[in-house]
Amino acid sequence: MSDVEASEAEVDPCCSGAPVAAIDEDDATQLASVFAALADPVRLRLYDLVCAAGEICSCDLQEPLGRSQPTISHHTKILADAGLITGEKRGRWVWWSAVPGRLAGATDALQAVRAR
Amino acid sequence: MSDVEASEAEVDPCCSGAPVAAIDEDDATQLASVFAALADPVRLRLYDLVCAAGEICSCDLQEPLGRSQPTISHHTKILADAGLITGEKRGRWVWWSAVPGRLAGATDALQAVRAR
DNA sequence: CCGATAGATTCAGACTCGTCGATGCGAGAT
DNA sequence: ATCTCGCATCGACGAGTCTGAATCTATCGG
Repeated sequence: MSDVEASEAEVDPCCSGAPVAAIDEDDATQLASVFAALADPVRLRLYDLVCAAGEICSCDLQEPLGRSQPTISHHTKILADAGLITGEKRGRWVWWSAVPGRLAGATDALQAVRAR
Repeated sequence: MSDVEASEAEVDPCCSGAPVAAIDEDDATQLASVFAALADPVRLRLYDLVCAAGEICSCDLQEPLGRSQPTISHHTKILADAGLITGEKRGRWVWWSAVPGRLAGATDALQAVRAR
């Protein structure tokens, strides 16, 4: 596969420049996991509820989202693994709060490549 | 099961407030599709390549991403459907460019709910 | 016109994801 | 201590996604 591609002969109108390879493959995977956490309508509303409430307990999520308790637990874990929310256990309840700047940091990592 | 829960007697320390329901269910689905488009490492790097290059032809994506032509076509379509990139056909080639403000608009729609 | 090439579409296989019932665990309440 | 309740985990099922080989369409060159 690794022939030549712009050292001799004529170059095509396209397919000429060396690839820029802006984002690392590993970085892309990690960054994609953050976006993947928000790629579900239920999780998006869950995250929004957490943001809007500042702090909210799991049992308060079940009703507005219309999902079962295991499903809510599943989604909170994914958002927490992505670093978008954090949970604090107080007594019997877990209170969730958003991690400020986490989402902005992800989008910034994308936009940072070009000067912008 | 369905007794009372906040009309008389004492209310629980949590599970008391009416749900805020910040984001509409349809809005969440549409918004999630934008994040879903970026939830794949290959698409993330593809989008980044388009952003960095300003304008890039499909055949220039195949090599740096290490995927087959049908796969590249598949991913560009998903990004285009999400409104993150647009393709313009010039002769035999399709030139892709990023839609400015689309990603920022998506994140803003999330953050806008709370005063921010 | 005919051959060559860029890109889209179709199809199939392997894998991941969203969902919930059942169950386990730990922390109040009695 | 025992009971109750909130939450996490396990198992399973259906649906969606990523991938590339084969094929089709459209455009350019001769």
